[in-house]
Amino acid sequence: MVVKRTLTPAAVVDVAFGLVDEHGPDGLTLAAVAQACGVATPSLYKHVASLGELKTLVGVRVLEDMTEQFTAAVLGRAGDDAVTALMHAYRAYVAAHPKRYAAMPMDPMHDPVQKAAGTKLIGVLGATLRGYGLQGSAAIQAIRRLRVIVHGFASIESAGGFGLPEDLDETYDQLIQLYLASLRNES
Amino acid sequence: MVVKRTLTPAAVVDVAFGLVDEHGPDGLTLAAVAQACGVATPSLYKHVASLGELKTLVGVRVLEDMTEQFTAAVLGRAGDDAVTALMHAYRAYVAAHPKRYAAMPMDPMHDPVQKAAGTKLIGVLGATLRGYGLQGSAAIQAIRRLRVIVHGFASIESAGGFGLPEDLDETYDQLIQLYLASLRNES
DNA sequence: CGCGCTAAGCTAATGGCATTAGCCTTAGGG
DNA sequence: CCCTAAGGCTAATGCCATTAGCTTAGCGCG
Repeated sequence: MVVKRTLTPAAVVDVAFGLVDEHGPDGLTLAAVAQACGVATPSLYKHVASLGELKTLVGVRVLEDMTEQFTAAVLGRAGDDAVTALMHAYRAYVAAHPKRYAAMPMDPMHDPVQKAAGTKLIGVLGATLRGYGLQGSAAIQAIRRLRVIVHGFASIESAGGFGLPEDLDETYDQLIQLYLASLRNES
Repeated sequence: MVVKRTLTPAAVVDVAFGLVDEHGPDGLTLAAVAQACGVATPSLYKHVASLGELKTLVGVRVLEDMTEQFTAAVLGRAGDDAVTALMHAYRAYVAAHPKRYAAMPMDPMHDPVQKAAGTKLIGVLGATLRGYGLQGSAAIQAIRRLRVIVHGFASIESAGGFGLPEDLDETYDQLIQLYLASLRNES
């Protein structure tokens, strides 16, 4: 019987990432991962400490993926143009991968494994605001306001939380304008 | 042996509501509810169809509770004063009951059981904006923007998603001002 | 006053899950 | 060529939801 020695921690996370995309964070089960890997469930413990750790690692993967997408969306832009592009990219990402977004850790800074990825993602937001010359506390506040708006809208939209689907583009545009106005008042 | 005939569906939901407060939505288990009720697990099926249904009912309870709190916070106020009070009440509620808030259904309109409670909660938001004379679509947009900001901030804060705890009051004040400004522009 | 029906409890059993323990085999380095 | 450890396996445990089927107590009706 030919034994495949190809399974690695990274490959396991890959499979888990795909399963989360299909079935959401709660659909991520070691049994399903094992089946997709063609392996018995307990064998996974040779590569991953627990289901919890696997979820943490999938969270890192999500953060990295978002960072990559948003970096690409903002590259070569500045000022209101960059902020607008970032906000649209965020919404589009969540709309395209709602289950994946649900697996994004909300508090990456409190987990040593996720901290670096979280810092990078926040860094993209900060870099997008570079042109506004915000210093210290003002910069932190601006990033926070951006996160609130962008995550608030995307999480409600992706959960189907807006009763009427129409005019959602208009709502989001208003939020973008509202945020841009707050940047103007502060700089 | 004295048999208690006191268990009702409402009582089961009461107990479940309490458990969610303590251990969060994922800590809500029929086994735990049964133990807290002093009853064997399968007995719960005489009052509740499934764990899923129980979660739905707990969600309704959360919506009703929020409606009550926010109504009280806004009563006797109008205009910017009312909006400010509502936004502070929302943040305070989530801070006081983070686990409970995590059990709030994000899409109550899609569930016939939760629809009425969801409509009432949205109604409180709408009534708070009454003084601004918004009609039709403009009113809907204003309610949506309010939800986005208030839910975005509260969900990130309650998850411990803001790295630095300090200055959060300042961030929230800025968001309130930003929202009030958007109401001024539209009326 | 008693008879029976039903509501509400019970135990037993099933199947899915994560996790642990302990075994076996094989690949690869000395 | 051996031997060690990595990476697979099966078996077993315990928790969970859910279903089936039994039992009993209280209530309504004759």
